[in-house]
Amino acid sequence: MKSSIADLLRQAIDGLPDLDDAPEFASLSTTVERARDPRHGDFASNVAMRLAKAAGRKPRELAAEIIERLPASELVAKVEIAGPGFINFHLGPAAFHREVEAILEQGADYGRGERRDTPRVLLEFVSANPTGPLHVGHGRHAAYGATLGNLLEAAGYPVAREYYVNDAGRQMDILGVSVWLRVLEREGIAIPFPQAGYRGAYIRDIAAAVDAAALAKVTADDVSSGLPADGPDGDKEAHIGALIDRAAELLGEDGFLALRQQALESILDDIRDDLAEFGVVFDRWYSERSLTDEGRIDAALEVLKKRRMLYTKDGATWFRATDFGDEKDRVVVRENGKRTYFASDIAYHYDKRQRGYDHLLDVLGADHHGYVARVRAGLEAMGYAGDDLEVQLVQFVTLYRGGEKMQMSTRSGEFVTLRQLREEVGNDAARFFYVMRSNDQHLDFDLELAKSRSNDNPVYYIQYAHARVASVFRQLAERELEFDAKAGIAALDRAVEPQEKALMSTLSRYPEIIELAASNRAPQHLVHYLRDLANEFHSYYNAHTFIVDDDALRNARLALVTATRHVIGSGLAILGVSAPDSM
RNA sequence: GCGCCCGUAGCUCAGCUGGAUAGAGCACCUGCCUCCUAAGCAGGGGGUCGCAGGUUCGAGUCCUGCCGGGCGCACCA
Repeated sequence: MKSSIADLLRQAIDGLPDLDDAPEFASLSTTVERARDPRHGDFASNVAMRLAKAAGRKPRELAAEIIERLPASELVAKVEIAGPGFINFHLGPAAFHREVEAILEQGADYGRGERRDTPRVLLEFVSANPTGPLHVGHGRHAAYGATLGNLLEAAGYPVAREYYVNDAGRQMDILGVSVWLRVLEREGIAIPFPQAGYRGAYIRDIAAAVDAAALAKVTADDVSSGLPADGPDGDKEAHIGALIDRAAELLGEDGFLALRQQALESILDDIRDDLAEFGVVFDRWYSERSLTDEGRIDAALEVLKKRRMLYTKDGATWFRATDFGDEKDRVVVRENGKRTYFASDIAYHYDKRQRGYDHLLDVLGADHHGYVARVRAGLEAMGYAGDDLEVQLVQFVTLYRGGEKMQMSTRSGEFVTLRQLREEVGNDAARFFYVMRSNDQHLDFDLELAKSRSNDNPVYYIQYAHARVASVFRQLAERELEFDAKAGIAALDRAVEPQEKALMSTLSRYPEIIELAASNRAPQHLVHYLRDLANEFHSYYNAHTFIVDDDALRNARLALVTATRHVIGSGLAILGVSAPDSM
């Protein structure tokens, strides 16, 4: 609808003689927007004001000329100049009737953007370290990323979703040691648990599933003799480091590897199930360790080396990140010969591009923002555009219970898991609340509010609108009447009530909202839109009866109601929230 | 110290890439079920858009500088 108006404007402006050099308005849709005030019509354009200077004309004069050149359209009832030079479009009823018809025809597809082949988007999100269950912070990443993926797809982009599994490095060793010690503990071999170990209850669960016989042929003394003191008095990092070495020694490299692998798989299974239950599904789980195994890190470093982007200093290999705007150069190979995490990340992002994805969209925690510049630098150094990488940062979540802030501490194991949250408030409320706020805003998540089955809760408000529609149709069937969509569309000119006009106008905004929310990476636009739509539906519901005796009027109203159901259902699906038929 | 994000109604937040008189929800008042689900509707009060400059026909939105809050500044991942 909006693009039709923009098309009309473009035709009018293309013919203007003294405006040949205004290429920045190639995309005129940016100058057309919904009028905020109904008195200003349905759409307004500021294009005359924006072009006035380049044309050396007065805005209102230019506007008048543009209006004169506007091709006739059956959509537009009236065009007028207003204020400093706005061009206001008043659409005729037929324009909205046509949209309602389109919704009924297209159903769930209404509002989707035209499918395109590029850019191919690789959306990476969650990617939580597989060292424990997901907590409420990861939940926000999951909900945001999944919704973003749905939005991008709805807008027409090809999207692949990926979870980067940090299954390499020291944290896996620490995980292995933590499980090992819990296994020994079960076997009656008590060793003080290291400060730097993972002490959550889930470690004990994993330990319980381990075949202990082979691991238990050691004494407490074998394990802990001669270790450097643990924190807080000693060095907890040195302590756990020595424990890791001890584990490899006593279990053998293979034995320790198997233990780590079992722990990793157990945790990954849990994460996978958790996310699947939350409606969050990935196309691929990409193993960090596979980068090493398949030589991709070496390959990436080789590319950098060939491009003279590496140098050696203090025994380490450095990447010239400052050449690409980073604040300092970064180590990729440590003095001890081990590659840094950053080296993996360069290789990973390089691989993403190599696999043919043009646009790399990473959803990261706000605490990772310092990381963006160097990964982008890495891509540029390998010959790709820095803009190929886009990072959306997600701010932290604070849990409240009825206004009371809940303390969370990973160290003590007293964090609320995503699973607990989902069980308490339900998947729908969780998905909804997570994306209700802008991702770069801190989120206060109130458990009581999310759970409340009252009118305080915006999830139910929207779902209720959907359920009400279904209920209307149950009533219709009970009265042995049928909805005739064709007759309804034909009779839409009977829908002249203020609530009907408002509803039609809002329904027709849906495609614009999809586009807006997708391009701004801002699911909250969709949330607010659905709330508005539900609001208008509820108002309509209260003001007028749908199932009336007059066949034409009844079918017209039911056409509107059906269109509302389609759009709410489609919008909720994008949010990953169910659209119930009864509540 | 440097970098990123945030500051809008009593509270929690939107604000469509610079538009016309700044909007929701909650909370607080007043009404509405003989009628398709009252998890609903109708109406009301409530604002120095952190502060100060600047750009512009026009600034909550862009620029600069302050103030306040969060996060980050590893040869950890």
